Amino acid sequence: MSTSKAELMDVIAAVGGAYYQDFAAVAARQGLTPVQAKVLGAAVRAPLPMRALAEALVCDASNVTGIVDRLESRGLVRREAGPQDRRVKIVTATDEGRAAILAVREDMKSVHDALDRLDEQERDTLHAILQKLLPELSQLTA
Amino acid sequence: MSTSKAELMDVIAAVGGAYYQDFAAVAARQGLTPVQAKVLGAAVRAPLPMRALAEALVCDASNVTGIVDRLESRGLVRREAGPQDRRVKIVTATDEGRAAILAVREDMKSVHDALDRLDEQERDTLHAILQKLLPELSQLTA
DNA sequence: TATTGTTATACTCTATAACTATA
DNA sequence: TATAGTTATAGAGTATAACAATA
Repeated sequence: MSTSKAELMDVIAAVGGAYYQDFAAVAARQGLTPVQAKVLGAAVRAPLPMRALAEALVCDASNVTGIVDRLESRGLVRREAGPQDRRVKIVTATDEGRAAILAVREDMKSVHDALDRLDEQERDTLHAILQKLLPELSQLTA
Repeated sequence: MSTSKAELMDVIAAVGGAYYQDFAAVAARQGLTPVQAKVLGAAVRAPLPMRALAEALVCDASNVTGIVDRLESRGLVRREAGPQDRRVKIVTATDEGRAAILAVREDMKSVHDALDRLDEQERDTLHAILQKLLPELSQLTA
């Protein structure tokens, strides 16, 4: 076959885009935007400072204020004082926030089931190749 | 190894996200947002109606008006009358628009070079697997 | 002085609803 | 009646610049 690099990148972009659409649809079912779901998911995995959220979102720190404001006004996260540095605010998920993310994860299983189209060997191969590719793609804008 | 589906999806999402960041950075060098670069790229491939652009962007048709307005005010696209149906407006790239997209494509080559980390067989394998996966992922929100 | 988070501002993208002009 | 595109509106995400509190 001999796939051109541009062709292959197009397919990577298409798969990435399709995944994002699916994720956005699942998040919307909980009344969350994709960015809100991403932040809430991160906070559920581990409480973390505003600054760290900005890095996770690859956006300016000033934006995080509004995003967390909206989550907090819905009672999905709390801002807690940093234990050592009093400038830092730690974003922590509430029980309600945790429940919302659990629902998102549950719904994402139907998206994950798209992988059933691949056999186990294909999944392992895909995983290995993508992990090899990821650092190269990530460092370009880093 | 035996990769879990969730693990594999995380890597797919990470690669998709990294690609998007790279694309956004390249588009920004031409003063374009990612959405603008996508619309302009589509118009350069072939002139097409507003309605078709809305489908390509997976957004409401009303949004396309503003996006095309901004491209048109910069002289990158033109709205032309539809040949048969007078309701339709065909978005066509200008020479300047074409030049901007050529610059984007040129810059994207450095992103494509991330694929040099893979040998030819890996690229063919990756392409084949992703193409098998794409329809499954796409139909969920379709 | 440097860093964390916030505010103020402006722009883009987004959906919804109501409108027009065509078909 | 239905469709293509627009307008009006409101909300969310984004960057920049200036600021307060803390380090």
